[in-house]
Amino acid sequence: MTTRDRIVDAAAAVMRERGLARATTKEIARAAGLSEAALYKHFPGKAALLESVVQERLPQLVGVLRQLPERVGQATVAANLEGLASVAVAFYRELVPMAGSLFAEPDLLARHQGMLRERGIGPHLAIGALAAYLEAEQRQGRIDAQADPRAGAALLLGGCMQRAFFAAFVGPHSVEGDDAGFARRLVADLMGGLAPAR
Amino acid sequence: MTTRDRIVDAAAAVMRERGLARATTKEIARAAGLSEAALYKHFPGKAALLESVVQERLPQLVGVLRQLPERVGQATVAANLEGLASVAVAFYRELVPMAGSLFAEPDLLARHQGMLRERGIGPHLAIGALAAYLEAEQRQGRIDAQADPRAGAALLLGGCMQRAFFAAFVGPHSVEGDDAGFARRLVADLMGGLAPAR
DNA sequence: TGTACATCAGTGAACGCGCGTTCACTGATGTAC
DNA sequence: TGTACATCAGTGAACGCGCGTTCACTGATGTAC
Repeated sequence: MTTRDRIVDAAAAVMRERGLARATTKEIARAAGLSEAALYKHFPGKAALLESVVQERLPQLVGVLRQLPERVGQATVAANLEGLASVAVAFYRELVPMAGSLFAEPDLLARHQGMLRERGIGPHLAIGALAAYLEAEQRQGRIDAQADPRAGAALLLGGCMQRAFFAAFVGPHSVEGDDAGFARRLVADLMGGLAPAR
Repeated sequence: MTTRDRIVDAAAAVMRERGLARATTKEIARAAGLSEAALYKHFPGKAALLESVVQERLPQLVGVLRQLPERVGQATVAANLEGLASVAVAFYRELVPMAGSLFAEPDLLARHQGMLRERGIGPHLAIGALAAYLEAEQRQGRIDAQADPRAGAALLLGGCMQRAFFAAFVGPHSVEGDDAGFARRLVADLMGGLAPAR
């Protein structure tokens, strides 16, 4: 692992464990086992370092979403959605606190938004990807023709994200049961509206 | 309005417009039209001031939720849910950036969590309130007996919150249409599963 | 192979700056007699 | 009513501190001859 990666890892760890406000150059250097001055050999400044953390370490949900097209017509729709929902909750549990931190620093947030826009990426695209899967299943008759794939995707992913938000913002006691059980109940309730027969 | 309220208002405005990291005593005092020293006549320190902002100015969704019991059996379930969903999106648009900021300051976040727990309040309770409404409608036969009220509530409110999160985190271009239309589509898709007949 | 030099990742100490906070003070208002 | 004093919201200037950043320097590694 390069020194540069060690620094980005250390910065990400400090951000996660101590929050953005406590992510000082001193703390990051200590976590990386380097002097503060060494940070400036690899990054022009603190802002650039944090930008790298956000760009390189905000975990991606893309893996599971990319596999979705292959699952069309496979197993059951409910099983496929449950698997996705479980991964989504885990993903949002990491995304929410780190992304939330950016609201404290509008400059960093603006730069991040610019980067997302420029590269045409972002967490909001998950909805479109899931909607595309639902639409494919709809064409196969495994989902009701009346259903609105985009709305269904927004409901399911939104439910998953809100669980992660409450766990991080209110505290672990605010969410009941385990993630897998939650995913199952969400999908079951949603399927009532998506299934062709009842 | 008391001077104390002016200070809290100014602090909330600075937080909203410039972010938590830029919410310095200097900025807050300037926004309130006072000297920095005056802040310390009304609050023991900056942390106490920000705590007051969070406790007193994080907008409450309670109004509409409190009226829900009265709407049981009134109008249509879909119309009631659409009204709620519209208010929920507006509420989350305010909540998300300010709440998110707290992730940058774990100390503040921990104090806020303690306060929520002590007073038995929190945004997660909205799900329980909505679930109670859905259950009441279920008893009246206006919602399918098979439906899971808690899961339905989590889906709808989660969808609303995620829209607000994307708008604030990714940018306004990431959400399509207006909030009212979004609310309608979400409810329509959700009702497919909740409605007794199809 | 040995020597002289270039390169460069990394250091320890210092820098200026803006932060939250405190200080001695002012001036308006209330109150006792 | 007038006078002497107490109270208290608010001020301007200063404080120490920790921050991000820069500086001159070191020591290991590579390279030309």
